[in-house]
Amino acid sequence: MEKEDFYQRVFEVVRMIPRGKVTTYGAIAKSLGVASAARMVGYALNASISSKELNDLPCHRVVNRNGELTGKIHFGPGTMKYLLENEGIHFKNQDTIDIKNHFWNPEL
DNA sequence: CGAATGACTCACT
DNA sequence: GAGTGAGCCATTC
Repeated sequence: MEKEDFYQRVFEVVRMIPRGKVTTYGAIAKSLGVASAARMVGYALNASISSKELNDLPCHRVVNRNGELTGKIHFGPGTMKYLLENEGIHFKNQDTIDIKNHFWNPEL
């Protein structure tokens, strides 16, 4: 697979996410130049899990626009929440974080 | 190449 | 404000 150009872009942005901060799929997609490709961002992260080489990817810091841990389904139940809490992320609900308080803009 | 799928988002009800 | 439907782009079959 050498056409992972889109994926690599996503990985690169996700890696830039500072510890204790989170971002949204739409924000990442926008920084890639394709604001409407929010679904592709999640798709790329899903592919990253398949590639154990990318285990450095803090995909647990990526949530949907609502702050819900939609990705925990593929990441692993409980794992995503644990990692985020370990970084000081405050959870509003079991699967929802305070996105407004921890949001990080990848375009910066 | 056409059709289906998905870790999303927006608009409408 | 919550629930439902359609749109969106790239990858896979």
